[in-house]
Amino acid sequence: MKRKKISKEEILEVAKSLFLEQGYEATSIRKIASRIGISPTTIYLYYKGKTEIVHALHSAGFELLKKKFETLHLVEEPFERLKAMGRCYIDFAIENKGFYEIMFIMKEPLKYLKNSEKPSCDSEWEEGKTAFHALISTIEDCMDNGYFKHYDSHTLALLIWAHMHGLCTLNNNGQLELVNNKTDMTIQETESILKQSFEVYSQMLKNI
Amino acid sequence: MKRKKISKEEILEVAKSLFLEQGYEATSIRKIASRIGISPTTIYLYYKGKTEIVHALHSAGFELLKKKFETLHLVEEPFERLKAMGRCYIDFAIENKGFYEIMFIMKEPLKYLKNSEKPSCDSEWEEGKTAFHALISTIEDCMDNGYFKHYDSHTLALLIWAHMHGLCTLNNNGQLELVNNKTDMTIQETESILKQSFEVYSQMLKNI
DNA sequence: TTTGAAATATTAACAGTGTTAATTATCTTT
DNA sequence: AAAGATAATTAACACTGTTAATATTTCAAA
Repeated sequence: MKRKKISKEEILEVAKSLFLEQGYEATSIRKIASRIGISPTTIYLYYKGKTEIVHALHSAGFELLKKKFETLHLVEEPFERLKAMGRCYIDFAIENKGFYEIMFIMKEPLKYLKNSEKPSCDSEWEEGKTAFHALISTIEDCMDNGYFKHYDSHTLALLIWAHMHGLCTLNNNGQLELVNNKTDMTIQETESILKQSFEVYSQMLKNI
Repeated sequence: MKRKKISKEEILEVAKSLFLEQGYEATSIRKIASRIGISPTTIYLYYKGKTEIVHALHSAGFELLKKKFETLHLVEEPFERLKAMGRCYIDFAIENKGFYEIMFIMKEPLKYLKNSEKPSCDSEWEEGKTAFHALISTIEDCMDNGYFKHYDSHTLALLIWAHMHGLCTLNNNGQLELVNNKTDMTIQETESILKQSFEVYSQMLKNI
């Protein structure tokens, strides 16, 4: 018997909440289906498989980050804008741990890209590249104002991204907490260390 | 019928090769067992479960890194030693991608710690802390020689580790390759960018 | 040497997974 | 009403980690 009309969005919505609260492996097609009230195989009429669903979430996450980044143009001074961008990134990683993992840590979404895309022009990852080029152009704005003399903007973008990514993943994975001498640190305390570290890094960058 | 006498080490050896060549999720207890030539449930007589096996590999990985770090005392000048440490870390991450993932990215080994350790003194992660303190003391040696004035050694260690970790994970996950404008980059080219980035970072650190 | 407990491995089974093929039910158009 | 397209279903396959119950082997004591 036919239950109701289902849409891709409805499936993605449920998948999202399950993924974010229980993780990728713990979220099964059957769980998603039963929460919607449909048969498991119905999902395959809308998505080719689990990896396509997680890739859709990967894209949704980048949409979210993009929205967050759009407020940055309000900060006029380039170096201040770069710092604001860093804080944006950190906030995003803290507030959306699940999305961050899907976007930057999990291998499945990128694997999906490599396999699904037309095999001629090798996989694009447009979402990631767009975000990265936003960083590059901010850095180049800084250079126009006298910062980062004798550095290559692309290399610098790589360094800064790597730094932010490292901080965020160490925090989200719990290593930052474990490595600290103070026992029984609250999440807030750990996150404040993360943010402090970033401020120190900004100061470093200013004077290179 | 009884096949042969099995040891924990034998299981771990097979588990290691399977984990490293096929990944955590793709490696099943049954695959490990069949490669040894025993019944799947026999493994549970030696390890409590899959997470205990991956935790054992986690420890083996840290043992390996420790060995690599032990050669560092040959470098006398502190800042040069710090740089050598960085190169060591990068080399380890490149040459042992599987181990690196188990040690620093996967959540299971740390989850195992949190659950298994005596619940009074909250989980220790001795392996990671030891490596981190090696970094701290090298930084303090640098400080004694005039580097890093007005910085806190612990904070600096965090920053440097985060930076290295970020570079390595972005490389090992493929983002470094995807973000580059040059198409069809070889692994060697990507890794050389990684190492170059590190050299730039070292130069930055020298002058803060 | 026989007996019996300890050690070691095995089979059977449970509850779950992603995914495909074949089938049924409903809606739309002629 | 009949036919075709659409949308959902059930059944099944080949897996997964893990537990309980069972079998086999080893080895020391009687």
